[in-house]
Amino acid sequence: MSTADAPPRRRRKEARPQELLDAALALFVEKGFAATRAEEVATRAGVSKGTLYLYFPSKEDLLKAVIAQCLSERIAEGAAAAAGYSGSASALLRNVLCEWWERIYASPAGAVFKLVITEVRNFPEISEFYTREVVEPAHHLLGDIVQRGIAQGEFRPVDVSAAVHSLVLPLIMVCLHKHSLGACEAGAWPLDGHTFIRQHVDLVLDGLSCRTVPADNAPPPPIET
Amino acid sequence: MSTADAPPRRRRKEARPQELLDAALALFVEKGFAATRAEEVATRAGVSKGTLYLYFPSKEDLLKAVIAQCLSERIAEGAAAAAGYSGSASALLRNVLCEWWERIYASPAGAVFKLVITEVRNFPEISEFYTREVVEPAHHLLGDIVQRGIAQGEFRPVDVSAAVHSLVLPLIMVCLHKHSLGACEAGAWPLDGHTFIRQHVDLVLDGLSCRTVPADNAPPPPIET
Amino acid sequence: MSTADAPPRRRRKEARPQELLDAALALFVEKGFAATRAEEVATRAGVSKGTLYLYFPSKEDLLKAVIAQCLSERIAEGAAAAAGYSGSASALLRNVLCEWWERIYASPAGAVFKLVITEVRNFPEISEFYTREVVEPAHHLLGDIVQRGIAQGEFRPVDVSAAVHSLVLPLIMVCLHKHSLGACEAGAWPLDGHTFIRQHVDLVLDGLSCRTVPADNAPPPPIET
Amino acid sequence: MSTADAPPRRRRKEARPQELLDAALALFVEKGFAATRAEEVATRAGVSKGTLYLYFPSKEDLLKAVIAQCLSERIAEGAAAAAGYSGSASALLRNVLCEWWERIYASPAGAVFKLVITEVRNFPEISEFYTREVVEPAHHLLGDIVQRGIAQGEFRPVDVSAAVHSLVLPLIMVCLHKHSLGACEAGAWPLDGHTFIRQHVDLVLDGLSCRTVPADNAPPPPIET
DNA sequence: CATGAATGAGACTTCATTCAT
DNA sequence: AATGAATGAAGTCTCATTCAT
Repeated sequence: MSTADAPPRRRRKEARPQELLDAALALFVEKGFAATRAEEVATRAGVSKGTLYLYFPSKEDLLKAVIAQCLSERIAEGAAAAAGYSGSASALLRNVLCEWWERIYASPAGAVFKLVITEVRNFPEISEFYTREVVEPAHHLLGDIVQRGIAQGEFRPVDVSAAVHSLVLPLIMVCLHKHSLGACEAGAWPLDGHTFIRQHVDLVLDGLSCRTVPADNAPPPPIET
Repeated sequence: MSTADAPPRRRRKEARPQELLDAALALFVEKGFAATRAEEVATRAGVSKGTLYLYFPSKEDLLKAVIAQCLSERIAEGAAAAAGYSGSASALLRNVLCEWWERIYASPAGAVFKLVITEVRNFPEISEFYTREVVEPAHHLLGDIVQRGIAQGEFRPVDVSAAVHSLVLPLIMVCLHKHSLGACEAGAWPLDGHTFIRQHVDLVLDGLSCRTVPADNAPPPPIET
Repeated sequence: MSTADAPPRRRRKEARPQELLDAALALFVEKGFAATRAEEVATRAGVSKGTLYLYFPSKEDLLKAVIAQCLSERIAEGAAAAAGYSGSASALLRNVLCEWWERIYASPAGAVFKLVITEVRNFPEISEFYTREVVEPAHHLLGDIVQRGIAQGEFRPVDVSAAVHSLVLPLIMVCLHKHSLGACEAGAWPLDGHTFIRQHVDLVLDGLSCRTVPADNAPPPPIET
Repeated sequence: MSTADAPPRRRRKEARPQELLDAALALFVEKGFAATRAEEVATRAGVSKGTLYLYFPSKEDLLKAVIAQCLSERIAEGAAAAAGYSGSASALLRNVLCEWWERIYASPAGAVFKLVITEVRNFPEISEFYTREVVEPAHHLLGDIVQRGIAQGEFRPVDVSAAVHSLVLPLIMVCLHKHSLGACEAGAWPLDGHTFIRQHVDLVLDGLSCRTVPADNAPPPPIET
């Protein structure tokens, strides 16, 4: 019937905004905001130009909605994820970072980093929102774990903030790579995110850990999980 | 100097292309290629719209010239710099990375990273060029040092490529930050590049190093999921 | 009344076309035909966009219907009104003009003048219709009275057509004012229609009247410059 | 040479704004602001769409410029004209009104009345400007003459403001007619402005004048409802 | 009958590029 | 060589009209 190949008009209404946001995210990340035509977004979402404007008052509002929505989802997840683990600071960081990364990297949300980096200077509202909702919460979450690790003698007394950056920046960089150079056949130069991230986290955690010890009475490293 | 308020005509003529490239780099990085108007570039370079087209056949060519020129300079520098150091692998890496970073970060060239990330997908030629001229040379240079460190027993036998990434990606990320979030007052959240980079390199080098742990009772590093 | 908050369905159905015409008249006069959106008309009439098209095949047809309907009503009234009076030509004119004006000015029909003036050149059918149904009948009606006044020695032998215009144009102008400048707070500059019209008609009738008096000492008409 | 049929680019630059304003006035008056496409204006002025935007930032600004410029010219003229006459109040009014009217009616400026009436409600700034710069000065100018006529016993003691309106409104109405119904072949129904205006002014001045009527046989003016 | 989601032609506006001066 | 007026293709957004529900 009519619902087979031409889905019922009314039914789709609720799904439209999300479909448009998905299409917009993909295109904005691929081509940049300015270089993406509103009609392309509409077409990719399977609707006409006019329909886009039924749901978003302007292309710029669409951009903001894309970012806000993506980040909101991630924020909700992030909080939930962090609560689920326990154990040594090392294990905790490994778990939180790797799992968080796997989720982000695989999902379209990993693309938002590129979008933010690309568009903040044109739309400064993004900056405030992103810093408040993403950067700071994440930084505090990880910073606290590192801090605890230091306090418990598990980590060396390093600069907490720097350590967090050392851990996290490459994860973001890999996401950026996936959506920029990594997306180009020519010259895309292999960087397997999954294995790299694990190695990276291990490497940095190694650098953080108090490995140096009197040979004889090496305290048994707290084994977790 | 004589260039103060009324720069000599002759002098300027030769400098024009460079002035245009500088202006273009700054604006492309700030607003993105698509969102920058050719006339803005001309104005910022102190010439008129028409003059821009005397030197570059199109806006797109200007973009390619900007990237090519910036990278070429860096490449020349990079090779030179690397040759100048000796010592342990650690010391070498520390020197090469920190010095390279200081130079890049301070100079407008640090901006090219953002430009490349932002525009590769629209202009795939960039990808090939950048990979061939920047990524690979740099990766090999650093990879070789790490490799040597491992061979000499200075570093643990880690995945060389991953180690290089762990070392380098944050440096690039800090450059990106400078030209995106870091350039926004609101929400710009402090990240002092200079001190961070040093701490980061130290931390990773620490992770890489064979810190003497009694061979016999070295606890196998617990690696869990 | 029963129509207060939940008007009976059946009742409304028949009233729809009229409600739409009223809404359309008000909006077309306020903003102009081209600047009024079909949906606004529908909304003001309390129905949805689709419903408008159930009653009128297009926006343009709606315009024509608005004008036709308004004028038809006025024509019917006009003829009736004129028949009701007798007396001197002066008295007749005063009565017809003032009463006609009061009715028109107060009613939404006064707005049609603006609509006609605004839209004739885009929709020439209006011109023919308006001239035939409004201008000519009215002109003849008034012209006949003036003519009679002259024949009876009540008025001086003036140009009949010009006299009619002198009488009538300000009345129309006051209607136009009400719906243009008069509707703007800022700059609306007071012009009380009711008292002005009376004074105006009196003044012109005075000019028309044979006040001329003792033939012998007729004051020489002031010749100018 | 090149100047023959293709006028020198640079030369035209100064004339462009005026050419565009003229084209815009004509079209806005003919079709209304909303129904006129920016490109039509450009084409009529002999330039391309883009050029219009070189001189006016938006269609709306063009409208305001059209009105402002037309009125400014008229204001300058008006003041000059009024100063040039002397004689009886009648003669003065006749001269000022007829001459003013001839000038306005013939020139494209007569069209502004239609424009103002048509567009004030969409662009209220017009209202303020028009009232302040045109309505009030003109009204005071004429009002003063009438007032003087009354003071000198030349006119009957009528309501000054009403008298001014009686004199002036038909002049404006004739201008409106010229650009609305009068411009339509079908149904345009003849109204010769030039002769009408003279007759009208004479008629009203007659109504204003103190025609000496012997007190005893003054016919009681029939004033009924 | 009524609704309002969807459409797409068309209007405004921008801007890369050209070219007469 | 340099300028900047002019162009017109292309992009954003609106809105009259349709039609499935």
